[in-house]
Amino acid sequence: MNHWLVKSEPDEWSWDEHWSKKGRVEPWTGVRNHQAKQNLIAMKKGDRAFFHHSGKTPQIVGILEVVRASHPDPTDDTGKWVSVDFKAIQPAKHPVALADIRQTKTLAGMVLVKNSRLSVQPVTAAQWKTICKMAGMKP
DNA sequence: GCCAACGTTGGC
DNA sequence: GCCAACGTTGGC
Repeated sequence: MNHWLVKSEPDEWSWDEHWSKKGRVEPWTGVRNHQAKQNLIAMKKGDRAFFHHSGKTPQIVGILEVVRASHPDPTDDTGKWVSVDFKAIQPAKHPVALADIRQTKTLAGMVLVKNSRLSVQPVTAAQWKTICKMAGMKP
């Protein structure tokens, strides 16, 4: 199983919205960056991803699971971009602030730290474990 | 509000 | 194909 991290502005799409949806399953739409698209395509059913809120209070707020692999993004007229369906499976007991991630030595190599603009990115198994611990979540 | 990093556009 | 100018994202 591979691990990932996806970002959203809570004003656009928040963890609470996703969590409160019936079945907690929603498509992840609106990705318009080639590198991010490649990462979406690489996701397999059963893979898990951190949900990160960008903006005013940047922090990791929960875990999503891929329930449907990449397919055409319903919000894209050109047919070039893709979406995956995520199920929200676990909220963070303690959201992990980006500032704390930056201060954690073993997480300094995260894409989140090095390339803050990439909205869909891979996470290593070690990083996954560390952040789950910080958030009070089961890995 | 500012700035860094990155992506895109368009002139040459 | 290169590069400057500009736009966008996202952290601080």
